[in-house]
Amino acid sequence: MKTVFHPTIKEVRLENILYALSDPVRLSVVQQLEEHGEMTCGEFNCVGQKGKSTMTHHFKVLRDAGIIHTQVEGREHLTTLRRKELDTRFPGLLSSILNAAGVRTASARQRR
Amino acid sequence: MKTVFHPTIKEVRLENILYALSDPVRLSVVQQLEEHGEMTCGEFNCVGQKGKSTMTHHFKVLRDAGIIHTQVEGREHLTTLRRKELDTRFPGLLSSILNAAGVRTASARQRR
DNA sequence: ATGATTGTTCTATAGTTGTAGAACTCTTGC
DNA sequence: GCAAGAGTTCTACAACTATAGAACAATCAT
Repeated sequence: MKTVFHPTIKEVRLENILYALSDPVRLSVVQQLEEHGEMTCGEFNCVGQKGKSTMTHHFKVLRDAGIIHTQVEGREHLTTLRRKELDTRFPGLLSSILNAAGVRTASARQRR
Repeated sequence: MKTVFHPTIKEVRLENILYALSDPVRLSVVQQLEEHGEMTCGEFNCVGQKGKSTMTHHFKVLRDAGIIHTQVEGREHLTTLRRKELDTRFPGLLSSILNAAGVRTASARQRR
């Protein structure tokens, strides 16, 4: 079984998060994760249009930035948002970014 | 008199903002603007350590992203944050980023 | 086992970016 | 006028990035 590198939440740096989310493909990935929860690589919209190795690269950038978590399950790679961890590390950051990106976040949904 | 390009607030795109703020030098510039208000190029901490032309480049990135406003006043260039405009375009975004960066924002100050 | 599925690793490339030196423009003060 | 100050423009470069094709590894279904 292959282990994948993930930074601890304390190691996560703001600059890396902002950089990771400044790419349209990666921002879209995070949007989809926010809306659908756990996803495999093949379930994302951009895959197929974007080339598998390209997506592998983007997932790595997001993972290294501390934004997503990847778990190997059989031949699939399950990807999740590190939502709660990020919210404790940088309160309100991800919500305001996803909100700015036009995503109805969980907190925004329950607010009305 | 030289006119400087500024995007309208509607033209401002989230990706560009995130990218612009993913650089430590530029993030520091925005931090200092938040804390001190209007500043000339020479008043920033990084200038002198960073080379004038380098700073000119960073200011342009921030300006093109819609984050700062530059006004020519004599031989000086006055730089300000487009705070209110950004807050209406992307509510809470800049505050949460500056908060994550360790800046005590105006809204955070008055809150306690 | 064989073939299909899922995604990685390797390698390459065209384009972008941060950095800065040098020359230049414009303004202010003497 | 002339020199100093503030910042831009031009040019260059090394480092990095998004993209993707090809080969590969690992797993599942038959």
